[in-house]
Amino acid sequence: MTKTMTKAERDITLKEGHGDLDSLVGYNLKRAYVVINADYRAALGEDGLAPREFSALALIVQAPGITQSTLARHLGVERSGLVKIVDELEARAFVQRQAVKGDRRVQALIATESGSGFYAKTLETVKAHEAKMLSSLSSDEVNTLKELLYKIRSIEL
Amino acid sequence: MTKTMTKAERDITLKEGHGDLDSLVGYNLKRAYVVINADYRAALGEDGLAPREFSALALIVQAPGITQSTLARHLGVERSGLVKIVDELEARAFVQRQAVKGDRRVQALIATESGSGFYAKTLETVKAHEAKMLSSLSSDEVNTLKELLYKIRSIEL
DNA sequence: CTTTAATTGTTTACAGAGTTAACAATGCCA
DNA sequence: TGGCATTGTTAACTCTGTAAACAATTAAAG
Repeated sequence: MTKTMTKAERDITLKEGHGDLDSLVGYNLKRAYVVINADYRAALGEDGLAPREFSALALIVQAPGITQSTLARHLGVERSGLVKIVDELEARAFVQRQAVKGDRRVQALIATESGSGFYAKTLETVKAHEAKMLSSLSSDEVNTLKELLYKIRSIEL
Repeated sequence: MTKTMTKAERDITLKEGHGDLDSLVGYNLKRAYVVINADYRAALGEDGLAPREFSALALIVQAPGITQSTLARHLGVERSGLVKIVDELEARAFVQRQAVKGDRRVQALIATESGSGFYAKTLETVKAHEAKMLSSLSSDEVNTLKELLYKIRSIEL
């Protein structure tokens, strides 16, 4: 009686959107992040900054003279992990480590001209690609999404 | 005129919530994911399944007999990357690889009794912790969030 | 049928991201 | 002065995931 199954019979199609996983915020977050992240990288191409370097550059541009420690804290990474990020930014001449008189331990980070320029250009590119990618959502929905994500980000600081 | 700065003067406090990065969906997504993910791991403790293994187990439980290839496709990972995930699940006796008659290439994945049990228990734990963690959001907000994230997940399949 | 192409699971090598632990240099403070 | 904390750094390591190659097998094309 048990006939051999065809591939279509065996290869189950999961009904999307109604599984257990879809009810978990964490799973949805991760999957959505992967999609947006892939678009980010496609948007910036070969010589674009990785998300981590871009985020670091953003904060340096907006807070010139920021310290690596405080930068790490704001980005939510360890001090040690920030070293190669800044190394990369410095290698591409986007930022400089500057000695600070009064505390010889710290090195203030400042963006160069080309660093600021590259940042501004990249920011516009990313914004444009996000807008395009999220064109199936209304602008209200996008704003709501950002607000809700920001609330979650702010949990237990 | 240029006096030595104090630490407080030098150590810029970025105004949270109004920087360029906060306007990017991708950045908010990543940061929110890190928060939720940290809670997930804290909730499950030492002998809990990692998110990847848990997701895989979920789909196997809900689609018994699913193939590794289709499972990988649904999870959004490569076939090769799925091997050690299934290895781990098999090592813990949560799933079995079963020969399929009619196609000797594939091995159907089925959850064991203890696998199903562990899954159900873990799912409840994760749900409970997510609910607690997101208690600062209304249930409407949580539902909206899941819907919006699901929309993003579904882009360009 | 026979040859060609595609699929499946797998291994290996690798890259990226990030952590912890240790360390030297420096600054703070009691 | 002596002890403690901070800063940037390096090194070793883990974790997650990808890409490339491969043997076995199935499907498709001629």
